[in-house]
Amino acid sequence: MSAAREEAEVSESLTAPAEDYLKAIYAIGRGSGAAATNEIAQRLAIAPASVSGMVRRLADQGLLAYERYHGVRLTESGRRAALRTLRRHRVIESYLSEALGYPWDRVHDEAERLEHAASDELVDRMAATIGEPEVDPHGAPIPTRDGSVDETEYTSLAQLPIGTSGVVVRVSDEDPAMLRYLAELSILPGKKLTVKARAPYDGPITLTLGRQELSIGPALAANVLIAPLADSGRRRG
Amino acid sequence: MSAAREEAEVSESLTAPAEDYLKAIYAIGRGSGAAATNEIAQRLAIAPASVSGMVRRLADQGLLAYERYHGVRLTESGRRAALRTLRRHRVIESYLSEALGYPWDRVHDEAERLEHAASDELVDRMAATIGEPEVDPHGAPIPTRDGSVDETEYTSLAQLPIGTSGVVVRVSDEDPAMLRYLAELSILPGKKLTVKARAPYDGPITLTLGRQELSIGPALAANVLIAPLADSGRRRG
DNA sequence: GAAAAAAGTTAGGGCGCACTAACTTATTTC
DNA sequence: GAAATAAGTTAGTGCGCCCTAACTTTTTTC
Repeated sequence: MSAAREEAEVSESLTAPAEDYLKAIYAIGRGSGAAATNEIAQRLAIAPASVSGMVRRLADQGLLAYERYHGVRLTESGRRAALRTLRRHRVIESYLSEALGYPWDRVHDEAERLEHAASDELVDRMAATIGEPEVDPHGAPIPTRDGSVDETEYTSLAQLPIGTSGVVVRVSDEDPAMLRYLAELSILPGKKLTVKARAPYDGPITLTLGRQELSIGPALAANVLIAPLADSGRRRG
Repeated sequence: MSAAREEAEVSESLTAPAEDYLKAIYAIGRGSGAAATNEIAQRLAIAPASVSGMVRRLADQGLLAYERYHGVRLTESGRRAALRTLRRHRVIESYLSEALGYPWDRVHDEAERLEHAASDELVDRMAATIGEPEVDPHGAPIPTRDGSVDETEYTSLAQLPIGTSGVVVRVSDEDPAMLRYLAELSILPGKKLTVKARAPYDGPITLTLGRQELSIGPALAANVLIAPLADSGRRRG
C-alpha cells in the first residue's frame, strides 16, 4: 500500500505557461485520457522538445503523471488546476460579452491573457454579476467553483446523420474569423437546425436553419457541436 | 544637430516587469526628474544590482536615458509607456470598485496584475462603462487615452498649516490596512477637514472632520494629500 | 521481424529577470 | 583634500521557458 508519495507541493500558484499546459492537456485528454507530447506541442505552438522539459517540471510538482516516451496524464491536483483556469477563462469570456459588450469573436484572446491574472475572487464576482452562467458565449460549459464540469460529448455537425435535427450547443472559440462567419450564417448556440444532405468526398453539408437553407464545408461543420433532437416533427406538411 | 538617433524599437509590447520599472521611475521622477538606482530598487523590492541590468535593457529599447552612475530618466516614449500602464491600473481600480463592488483596500493588488494583461480596448470599454472617471478610488488622476495627466502636486496633511482647511484629494493606495483605517476614520477623497493642532516632535495631528474631532500620527498624515481651501469660514460662531 | 517512419528524448544554447559577492565611482565629512 | 560612507556597477549564478540539432525509442509497414 505505498500509494500517495507523489503529489508534493500544495497549490504554489502556477506560472502562466504552466496553466496553459494544463489546459491543453485537459482539453486533449478530456479529463482522463492521456496526452501525447506532439499533441501538446501542436496545441501550444511550441517545439516538442520544449514540451518534454516542461512536462518534467509539471510532473515534479505533482500535477501530472509522466512516463518517458508514453505521454502524460493529469493527476487529481493537475485536473483541479486545469479546471480552475478553465473556469476563469470562461467566466471572463462570459463577463466580457455580457457586461462590456465585447464582440464574441474577440473575447477568447482577451480571456486568454486575463485568466492568468484574475484572482478567484474577481472571477466569482464577475460570475455573480452576470447571474452565474453555465456556459460561455460559445456554449462551452463553465466549471463550478468546486471543480465539476459537464463533460458531455456532443456530436459534431459534420457527423450528424442526414435527416437529423439538433440544437447547436457549442462552437469552437479560437478562430475569430470563423466565429464571425458562423454569426453571419446565424449558426449560434441555441439555434435549431436539420441536416438535409451531405455531398460525398468531404463535400458540403446542406442544412436548414429557421427558414433558410445553407451549405457549409466539413471543416467548418466539425467545429459545431450539436445536441441531436429525438427525431420528431417533419412528418406532416 | 544630431538629436534623435536613439528611440529605437517602436512599441514592441513590454513585459510585465518592464512596465513595473517604468511605472516606478515615473512615480519617482513625476514625469521629468531623474530616478536613482536605489530608489527604483527599493520601490520594486529588488536588489540594486538587478536594477542596473534591467535599466540597461530598457535604455536599449529607447525607453529611458541612462548614464552610468547617474540614475535614469524617462524618454518621451518611456513616459508614454508609463502613462499607458498607469491609465490601465487606475481605470481597472475604478472599474473594480464601481462595477463589481470591490472593496477599496483590495483594488490595488488586483489591478497590479490585471494592468499587464488587459488590452487597451478592454480598458477603454471599462472606462466608458463607468462614465469616464477622472480619478481612481483613491483620488489618483487617470491619464487620458492620449497620454496627458493632471500632475498637480498637493500638500500632504502632515504639512498643512495649523488652522487651515482643505479637501482630501487623494490617499496612498498600496497598504490595505491603512486604507481600511482611513475609511474607518472617514478620511476619504472629497471630505473636508481642518487642522487644529500638531504636537511637537512628530506628535499626533489633531483635526476636525465633519462634526468629529480626531488625531492621527504623522506617518499616516503623510499619505493623505490635501487641496487647501482659501481660509474662509470659521470666523463666526 | 527488419527497415522505415514517427514520436519523443537529451544536449547545448539563449534570453529575461532575479540573486549575492566583490569591486568602482560619487559624495560626504572633518 | 584624504578618509569614510554611500551609491552604483560588474561578475558569476540560477531558474523558467523557449529554441535547434542530434540521438533514441516506439510504431508502422511490408
